[in-house]
Amino acid sequence: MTTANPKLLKPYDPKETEERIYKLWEGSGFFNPDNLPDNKDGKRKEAFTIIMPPVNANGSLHAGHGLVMTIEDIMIRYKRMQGFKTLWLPGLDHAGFETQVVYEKKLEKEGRTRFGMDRLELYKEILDFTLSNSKNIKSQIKKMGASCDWSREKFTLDDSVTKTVYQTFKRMYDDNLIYRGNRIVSWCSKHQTSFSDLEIKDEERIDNFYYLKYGPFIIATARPETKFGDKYVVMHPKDKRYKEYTDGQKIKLEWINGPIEATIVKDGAVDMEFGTGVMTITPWHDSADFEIAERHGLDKEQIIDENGKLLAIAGEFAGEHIKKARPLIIKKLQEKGLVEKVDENYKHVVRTCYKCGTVIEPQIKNQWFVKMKPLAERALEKINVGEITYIPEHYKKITTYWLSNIMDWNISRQIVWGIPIPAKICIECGHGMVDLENKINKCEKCAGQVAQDIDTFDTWFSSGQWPYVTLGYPDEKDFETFYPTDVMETGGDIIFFWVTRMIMLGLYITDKVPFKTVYLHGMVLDAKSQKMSKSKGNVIDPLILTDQFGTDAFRMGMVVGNTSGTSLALSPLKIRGYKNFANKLWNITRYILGMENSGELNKKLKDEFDMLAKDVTLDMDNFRFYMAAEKLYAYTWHRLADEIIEESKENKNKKEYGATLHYILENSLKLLHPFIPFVTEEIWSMLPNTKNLLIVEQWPKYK
RNA sequence: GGGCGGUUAGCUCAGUUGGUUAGAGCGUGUCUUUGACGUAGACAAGGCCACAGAUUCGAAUUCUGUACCGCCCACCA
Repeated sequence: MTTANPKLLKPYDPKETEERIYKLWEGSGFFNPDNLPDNKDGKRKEAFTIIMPPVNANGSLHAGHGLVMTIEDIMIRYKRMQGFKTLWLPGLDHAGFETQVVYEKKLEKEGRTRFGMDRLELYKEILDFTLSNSKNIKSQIKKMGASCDWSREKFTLDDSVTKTVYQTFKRMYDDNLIYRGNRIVSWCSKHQTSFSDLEIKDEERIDNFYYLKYGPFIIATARPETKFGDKYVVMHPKDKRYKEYTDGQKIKLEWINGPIEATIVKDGAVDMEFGTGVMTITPWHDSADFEIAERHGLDKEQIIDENGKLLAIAGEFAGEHIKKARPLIIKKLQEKGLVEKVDENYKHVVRTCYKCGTVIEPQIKNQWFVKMKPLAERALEKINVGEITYIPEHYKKITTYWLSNIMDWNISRQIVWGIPIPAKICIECGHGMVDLENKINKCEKCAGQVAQDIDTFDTWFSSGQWPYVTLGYPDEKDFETFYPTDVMETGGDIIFFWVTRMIMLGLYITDKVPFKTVYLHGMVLDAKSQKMSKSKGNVIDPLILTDQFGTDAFRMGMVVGNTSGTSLALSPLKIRGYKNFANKLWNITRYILGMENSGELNKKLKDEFDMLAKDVTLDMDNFRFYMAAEKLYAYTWHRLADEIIEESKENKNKKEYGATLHYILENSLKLLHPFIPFVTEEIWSMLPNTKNLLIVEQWPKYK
């Protein structure tokens, strides 16, 4: 009997192993594609690239990140073993608005507020906060076993990043794809910033629906507080009920604060079936009304200020918050006999801020917008011809639908935390001019005085350029080798925010799709398939699980039973089961290393194993990681341990099994390595005659 | 209002192009201190595959409809 490593006499101890092994890998330099050893066929020529979705540096790693790190690391390790020049490029995200919200909550706890704070000082505080989080996050990513190239790490506020983002901004401006304009935007009065349409959450509510007398008409509204300035009454041109009224006709009527003159407008946007078929419009605070006003060249008046309070036009209600003003206004209207009836059961959709739930108040604002249609058309074309594969496939449909109905993208944010917009704004006429060199000092339109734009970019405008920015575009070195990247693996929830915008911007700047495959994972839920949330108290910290059961066990738990696109229920019991698996493998090793590696290979057992290897390889190539993992688990435990090893015991001449079991063990370790890298690497080091690290061993190939 | 997923064992989920008796893990029960491992082994119980139709020699798998759960999209004031 040969003597196995004495370590094997004790149960497998992930705590003792993982940090040491990770350092071994890091020290080897193999995370960096430039340092990878040649493979059997010579130099590594073909690249395989994954750009890691930059992790928000505003907290700590959550279960979703655990899933990202696991799946991407599996792909990378698999391809690395197959001889590809593999690059997994890690990054951190300043995450603009998201982080600012987190920081504002922190300020609130300290009894402070961002309003009134010096902008630079606030920026510096959040930067410090982010940088100190970054360290923490990075060590957590390493705990997950991520074999990413830290030498190429990027942060979304790195100079090289902002430089490229600025160049893109300028180029788009010159190409007429970016314009500054007074357009209606979604405004959150709590956070004091505008949003794009994606930061809005629709919420179904039941409210009162008021039928008001407006001269000879009855108009219906859920928002009487916006009605002060309504001086246009709109109806469908084909509505026979109102054929006596003509477009542009003036009528006099009594309104909230006295007599007014209203103008009749005929517009096809009015739904004859809805309400009375007549409505008044508030172009400053409603996007549909805004469109009608634009079509007919109507006046637009602001009624509500940026804090949600009524302006002077509201007369006696001026200065009142809209929430408080509504019942007061209705009371007054009732006293004046202008309320026809009230429907108390009106079900409708209210748009709210996705962070704080504050009702969004549309406002007309002078902001930077990206003209999306030309960008979307190009993306659609490429997606439709199949240049990008979606896994699961139905995300393709979702994407093309969104692209076909795309709206212009407001990229200005009135927050401090982000990349400053390199532009000058004319104080007099509001004209905006892109100014990368800080050279413009008077308005190119009216020669008026200009001021620096104090807004920042929507964080997705910069992260939307992530694949080519991180590869150093336009510098050719890495860009040539690694772009287009191979797989973009991320959560299905940011398919529009991020994935689709990367496609559009990537095509615009580089003429190529930024990635060939989009792999979208689902959400990680708690053991009962409930969404994790702090308020529910069911948040599972991945680091507690890795600490308790080992990273390998955690990774197996993230993969097995997890198909792309569908959500995953994470239960500590499941993870515990895979801790046992690591230990099982450990003990299998102990048994096998107790045997001489000699004798003939048993052809039947070898063929059986090779079939498995082939099968698993096929699963890996088709992104069926859950299946590969499960097959390996089942084979290792229930075939190899329960049957083959048991048979070898009964057989008095163990030698017959020696070579075969060594063969199976050695190759099983290779197949298992992408999933459970730590324990396999540790065992690998104990095998006789192993020189290389397992991380760069050749993946088994069979015909 | 439109669209997309899902519904399989007590729980969490697989089931790759339709093909014997529908699988796994966890949990449950009984037994086993065998010299790799008790973080184990052996055995077992447990499912009209949501429901109703259709196609087929054959359907958990394809089609149609229904119900329920979840998600996304939408400017009916």
